[in-house]
Amino acid sequence: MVRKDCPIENTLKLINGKWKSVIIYQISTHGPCHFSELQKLIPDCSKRLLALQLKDLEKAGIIQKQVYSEVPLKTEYTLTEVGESLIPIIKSINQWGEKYTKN
Amino acid sequence: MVRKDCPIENTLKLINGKWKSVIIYQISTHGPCHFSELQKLIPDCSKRLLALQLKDLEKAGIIQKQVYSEVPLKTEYTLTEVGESLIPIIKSINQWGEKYTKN
DNA sequence: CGGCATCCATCAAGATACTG
DNA sequence: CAGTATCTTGATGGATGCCG
Repeated sequence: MVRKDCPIENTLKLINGKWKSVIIYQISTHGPCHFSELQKLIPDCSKRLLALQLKDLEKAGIIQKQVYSEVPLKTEYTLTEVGESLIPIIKSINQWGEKYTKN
Repeated sequence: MVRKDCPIENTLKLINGKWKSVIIYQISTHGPCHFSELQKLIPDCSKRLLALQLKDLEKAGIIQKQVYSEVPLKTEYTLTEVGESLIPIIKSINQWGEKYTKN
């Protein structure tokens, strides 16, 4: 649908998509996270959606997934370098939101 | 659906929504814009959608609309102060996109 | 524990036509 | 010129259940 180069939209497509930005934010402040940790940190995001968003983020090269084939299963999500480079932006968005949006 | 305070999501809801960020970006670089100018600047955004997004942005207090009741009709969209405060963020998002997304 | 599959409701967005 | 109205469809997200 989008034909033209549009860096803004390209970027926003990556970090939007409901909760993606929050996931990045949480991993960046909280450190590497397990799936269940993210569930606790973002309780309003359903399990299904969380999994979908994580997959998208992984495909986009923003986060990395390490699977430890233990029992019980354990995974760990970390930011890639690309993901890290997004942190300043995510933080400034967060700050702007704190200042200009009241909830 | 979103219960918890979430400044990031609040902010992204404002600037995302397909083309909103681009509209802000265009007005910020191009200066005050008429409806038809925005159409030319963002040809992939349909007329209908453009109108909707402009209305949302106006409601959010990010842009202002001046209507000149001449014939033919003329309107002009400008950024509010709140809108201006978003520019640094929009620009950094744009720069990030230029660097990290290839289209 | 960390998901995926399925079904379903909702919604966002395109196409087209019409108006002050 | 600057929109609005209507209709339709594809994508999004919730709920639930299953599986390694």
